[in-house]
Amino acid sequence: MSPLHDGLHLLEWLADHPEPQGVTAVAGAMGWPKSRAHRVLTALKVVGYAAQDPDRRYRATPQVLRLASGVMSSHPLRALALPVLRQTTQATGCDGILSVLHGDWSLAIAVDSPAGRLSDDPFGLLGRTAHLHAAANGKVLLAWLPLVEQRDLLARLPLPRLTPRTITDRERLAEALESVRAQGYAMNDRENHPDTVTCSVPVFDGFHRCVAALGLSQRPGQVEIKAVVAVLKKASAGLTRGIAGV
Amino acid sequence: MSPLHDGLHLLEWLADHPEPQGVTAVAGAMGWPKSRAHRVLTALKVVGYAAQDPDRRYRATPQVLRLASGVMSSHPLRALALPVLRQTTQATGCDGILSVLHGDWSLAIAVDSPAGRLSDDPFGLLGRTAHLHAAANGKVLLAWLPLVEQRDLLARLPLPRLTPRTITDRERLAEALESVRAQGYAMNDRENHPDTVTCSVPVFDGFHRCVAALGLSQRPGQVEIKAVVAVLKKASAGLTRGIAGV
DNA sequence: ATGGATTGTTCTGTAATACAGAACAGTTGC
DNA sequence: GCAACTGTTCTGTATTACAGAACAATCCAT
Repeated sequence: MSPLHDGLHLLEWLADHPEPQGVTAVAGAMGWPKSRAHRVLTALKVVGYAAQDPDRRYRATPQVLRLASGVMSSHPLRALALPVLRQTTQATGCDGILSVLHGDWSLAIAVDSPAGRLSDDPFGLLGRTAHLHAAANGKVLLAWLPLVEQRDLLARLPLPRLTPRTITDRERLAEALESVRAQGYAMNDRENHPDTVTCSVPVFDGFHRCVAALGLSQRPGQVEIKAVVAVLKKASAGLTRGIAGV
Repeated sequence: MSPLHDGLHLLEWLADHPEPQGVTAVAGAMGWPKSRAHRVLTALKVVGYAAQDPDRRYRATPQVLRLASGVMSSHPLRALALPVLRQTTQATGCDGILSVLHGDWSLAIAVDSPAGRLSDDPFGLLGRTAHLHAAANGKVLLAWLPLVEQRDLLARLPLPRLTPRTITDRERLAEALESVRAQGYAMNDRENHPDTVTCSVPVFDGFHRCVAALGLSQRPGQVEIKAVVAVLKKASAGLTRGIAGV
């Protein structure tokens, strides 16, 4: 559409692909003519966000980190949540993810892995978006949304089947959200990824609005769910207190 | 210039400013007419990278993290360096920063703080650029650059005075780089920031090219320099071995 | 309350450029 | 050496980015 939209769209795609990509591959992936792909790529190269290898293929440069650093350090929730996140991951051995609602997606704004496996590079999860209907954090964000917005989203969201267990029926999703509200936490049992089970609880601000979801992910059957939920509820209460205090 | 350049430039600035900014402030900072600032801001809003508060001011959204996550998880050095970084920060209590040369700047692509003060949010340092002549990592990157490129940069770089101790003379900088090469590490004693002392060592690839600089930062006089350099040299040797092995 | 100043937004005709397709050139593989 | 790819450059047309000014909506002082 607009050059800015093209550029950012392409940059997102490029950043997600570690291997350098040629013009034709880019054009194919974006559904563009080659000339357009070439024009956008050179524009990105000029501003330093993309670079061209000697073999003429393109890749995203680490300059994209410049954009992220400001948001990372300034987001008020992040600063509060990072120590809490570390605490929960160390207590349970699960991966911890803090997500907010962004458009129609659940967006991870802070992540941590238990100390023992830092090399897993939890940063790969940072900034990832997840479908609201298939992720534990997403269900929490939906469940505590103001009713008007919740109805709107429930009617509008596409509900693609990501695994055999994904909820793809709007009525069943609405029921699930009700029970999430009732029990105070959400579960995701291999509905998003065949090998991941996640529990999630809401984090509230001073006006009892849900501003984020705090989740702990594990392989199926690794850790007792009840224990995980207990840790989460305690952490969430602390976070909510911290936010209200500010 | 081009819409893409405008948009990314503005997004960088916006991401660096935690407080939401109005159109006039943006126009002033960018040196643009108000109409142009407004146009670019609405374009960013449409693609979801900026959001408008109820009071009509604009801020960058966490969506910028989407761009960063791919690069962060895919950069081959990062995966290798993160555990090493953690090790060095815990051994010395300093902040650890791994930088690469990007254009005329030293760019931090991986950071860590000692476990005790995770709440400092070391991620604020991630993606930051530093002047090559005033940072320890920058001096290392310069010192081990192929001579042709080094001469070029030395002639072209602006050398702004950031603190009273900054090296602003090209000849003195050239001498400093020689002694950096000779002793195998670089020092930055309050030349970049009045309250920061940094040591840095080069990280080589399999062809003995310097691909990154590994630095440890501290407040002046906190930790013995010799001890820091010893830790750094050991870490760098390990990293260099790891890279060559791949 | 009523002015005056400052904010964000919309409008305008002109000038710049983004656009798709095709022609070109440079590599790779058989 | 030919063929089937690559990436890049060229072209005229249609789109839109552009700066400045007019507009509207808000704030702040008296």
